[in-house]
Amino acid sequence: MVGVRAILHADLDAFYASVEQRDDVALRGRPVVVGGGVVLAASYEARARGVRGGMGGGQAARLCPEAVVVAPRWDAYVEASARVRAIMEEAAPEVEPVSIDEAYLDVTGLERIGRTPAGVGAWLRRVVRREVGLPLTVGGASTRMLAKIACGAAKPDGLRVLAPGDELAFLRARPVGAVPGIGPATMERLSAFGIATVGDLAGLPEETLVAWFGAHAGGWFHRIAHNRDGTPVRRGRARRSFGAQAALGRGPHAPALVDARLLGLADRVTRRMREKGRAGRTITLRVRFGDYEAITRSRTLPLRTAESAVVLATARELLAGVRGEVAARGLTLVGVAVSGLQADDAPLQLALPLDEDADGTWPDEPDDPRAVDEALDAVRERFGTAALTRGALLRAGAAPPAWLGPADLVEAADGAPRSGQSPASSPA
DNA sequence: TCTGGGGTCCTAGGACCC
DNA sequence: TCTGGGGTCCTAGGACCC
Repeated sequence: MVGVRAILHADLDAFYASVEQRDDVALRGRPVVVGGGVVLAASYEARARGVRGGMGGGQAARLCPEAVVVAPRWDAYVEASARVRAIMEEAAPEVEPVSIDEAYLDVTGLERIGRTPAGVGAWLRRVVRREVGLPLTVGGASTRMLAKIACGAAKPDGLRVLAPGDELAFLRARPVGAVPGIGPATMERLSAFGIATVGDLAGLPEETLVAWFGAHAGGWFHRIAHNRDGTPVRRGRARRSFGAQAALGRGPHAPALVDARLLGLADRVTRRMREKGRAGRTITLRVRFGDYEAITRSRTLPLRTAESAVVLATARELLAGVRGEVAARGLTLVGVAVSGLQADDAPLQLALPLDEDADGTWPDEPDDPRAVDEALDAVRERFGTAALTRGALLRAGAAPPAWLGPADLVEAADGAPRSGQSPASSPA
């Protein structure tokens, strides 16, 4: 059976709530809700009453008035997650964490040393329960996708490892919504063609699926229907973006207060980036209006940055671009994200050439050519940048004057990393 | 369901270059 | 000068996940 893999998906049940119940005997057996304004996690006792993650606190209270609401203790969750991960590392050579409470394990070939997938799964559950005191559900199959579906079917506190001969029957009996990656919108599209289960999908030829849903989606539907998911389990995937956002309530919000939130977000994002030694080129502003419709505006800088002032200045500009919309429709959320992360040794943009106080004029061309250097220094000072690029100036709406030759500007090729030329990002 | 915060990936059009 | 094709980058939005 060359090529057949064995994948486990392990998921801590109601993770935050389980940690709270573990640490406070009085909470055991009772409905527990973690988080105040919004439900971050609900214990299974609370779920039985209809409480769900992401739900507003008020609604949760109506559904389950006797629930105990506790504030999240992030340190405890991070510590528990790290201990569980260490146990997983003992169980399998390849472990891919996907979130604080979830991971994939590749246990292919371990049967040669007497460890079956089901045996590893049972061992994991037993040791996590004994050493960390938390319930863990494990699903197993020959693909990631099916391992995750099996895990979902085994919850809570269960183990379900599919035998190879049972996989297709199990898969095809599931509703399409059970497939990770198929959400409400995709379910709706499939439903319009009379497709409700994975079995319905499997009954259609690939050409039909491609004709209906396009090459990418159609091909993917066909592959999952036949349990062909070759996505490998790999450790240490590099992060692609850093972001932070803040809900504002219905408002109205004074511009100065919005600006203060923006500043706080830029600070938070860039501090996390600097801690990780990362920097990025694309700044994205996210705005949600009073009617809860959300838009994004983004700008790509010539050089990477992890500086709060640069991110803030860019976000302010982007926000100014939608000022009219915000004034008319109100504002309920602002967010800032930085993507376009590059290798750590690429040059950094130290500060953006945006100066709100600048009057938009350049120094006159110096009569004495020797004074050009001085003028350039003045320009650098005005724009507050060490890496003065033509692109940066143009983007800032500050076309360089004719007397400033290309040689006076740092060409983008010197600094701005072009994708495809820079080495792939190393794992964060 | 009167609505948090953190992410990933995909699509599509336009600009620009060769 | 006109026409064409292909590739990359940027921007905006959407879907999905925990």
